[in-house]
Amino acid sequence: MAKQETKMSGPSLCAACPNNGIGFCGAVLEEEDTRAEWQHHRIVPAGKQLLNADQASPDVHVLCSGWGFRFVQLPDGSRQILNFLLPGDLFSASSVLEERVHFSVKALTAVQVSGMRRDRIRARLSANPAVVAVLAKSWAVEAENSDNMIAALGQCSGEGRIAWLLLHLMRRIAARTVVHGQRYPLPLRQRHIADAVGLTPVHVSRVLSVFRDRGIADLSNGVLEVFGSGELERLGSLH
Amino acid sequence: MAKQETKMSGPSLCAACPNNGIGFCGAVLEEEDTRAEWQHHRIVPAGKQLLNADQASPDVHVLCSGWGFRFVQLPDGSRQILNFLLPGDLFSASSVLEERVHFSVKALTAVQVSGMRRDRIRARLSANPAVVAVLAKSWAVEAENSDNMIAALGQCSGEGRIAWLLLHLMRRIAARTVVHGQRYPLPLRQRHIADAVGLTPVHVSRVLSVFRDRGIADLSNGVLEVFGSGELERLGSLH
DNA sequence: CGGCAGTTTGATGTTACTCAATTTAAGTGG
DNA sequence: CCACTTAAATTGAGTAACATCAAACTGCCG
Repeated sequence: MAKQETKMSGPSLCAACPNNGIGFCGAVLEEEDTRAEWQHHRIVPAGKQLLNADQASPDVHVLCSGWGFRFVQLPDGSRQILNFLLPGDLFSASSVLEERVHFSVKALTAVQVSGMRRDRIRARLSANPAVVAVLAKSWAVEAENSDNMIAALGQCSGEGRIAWLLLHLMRRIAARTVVHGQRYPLPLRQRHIADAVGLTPVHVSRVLSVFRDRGIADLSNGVLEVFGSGELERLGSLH
Repeated sequence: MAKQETKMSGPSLCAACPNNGIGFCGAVLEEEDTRAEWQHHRIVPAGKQLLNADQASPDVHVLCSGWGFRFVQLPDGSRQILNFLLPGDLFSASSVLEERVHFSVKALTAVQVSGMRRDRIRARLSANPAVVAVLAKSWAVEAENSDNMIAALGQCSGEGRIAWLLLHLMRRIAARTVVHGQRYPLPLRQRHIADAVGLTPVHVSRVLSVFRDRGIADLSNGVLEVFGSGELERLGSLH
């Protein structure tokens, strides 16, 4: 498998974490920090739960490498995936200010997670306006993404929802890594797509087959290849 | 029509706005303010657009009385209602830090809207930690509400989604006003429910008929009467 | 009284779910 | 290297949920 090319390669602020030049992690850390005191890294295998709903945690988490997802479990056992986490993502911006959250987080691939103590980050918030700006930005992006997901789930057909999800992930991947030949690494099972867009895995399989047959896109073996991004946008655009 | 009883009746900080003791408006204002300089009120009739998507505004808006809703318009003309706004609600917490938002806002009833200059609020943010706390709180609540809506749209049937919406609105109303005999003022047309939960108005009508026939709840003439809140919770609970 | 927006009801079509069987892919241990 | 196992994906057939279209019916207002 080809080595990932990361798009941004500023000075690595943290030896253990190749991605903290982007997103929140990089903004909070400062050169003079002896970080070991209040920041720690974990490497976690695929499939493991990283955070449990309704449990207080003193840490704010950032995904440094690999993929994860944020979800809620419903009483009937079904699961709604709220969003996917890519390298550089905060689990949730609200976790900076609230120690208890209503969702759980799971590792999709093997991941590297950074945990930073909430009180230290909040101290930084008042001291450093740049940190506030970064937090505000990721907050605004999260809110807009949530609203888009609501619109996709509420107004789009199955094809539309899946097209929207693929486009959304494509854009996020493209913002982080260099993409060659419209091929995007997408380590999702059809079950994850199903739980994200509110369809059954069986139906997801059928829709993806249609996309393949029509020559729009092919998702298999963890790679999404897009042939007609125009067609995909026609199906899954919200604006 | 009976006069609304408001639950919280602290000192009114703003003569024009009966509700700014609750929510954001009250927290930002301070006694010594000569508010007229940077805060203004509008009274707007039902149905009017209060904010247009993608247009910059120097103001942060709070709904002081009446109902409104936040929505996006899709290219095919369909509309997704993202949430309903009740007295005391910020249009959106993110509008405090971003001058351009991706959604529109409309008045559902006649409303009273307060607009406060963003720069003044941001000045308050750095000066007064209590304001930060209030903002953080409404931010966290908004994020949780969005996640709940995603879960409802993704995992629930039509009956479940409508039950969830009714319960959600009941709780929000009960937090603001005293409720007598399980009767909640709900100035929504079935079209609004449809656009919020992603069903057609026709289907909403059928589901509400079912709720009536089963003796669960009756929504008509702008009033929701709940007979079996247990049954409603069984249908529409997410946790 | 007529007009209009909202709601209700019926008939029919489409989308997506369920259940079940089959195929594919990826291990794992002999 | 090959049987055996297991998770994932695919395919088909039948069904349930929801949309669409169209026609009444309601309340309200001028």
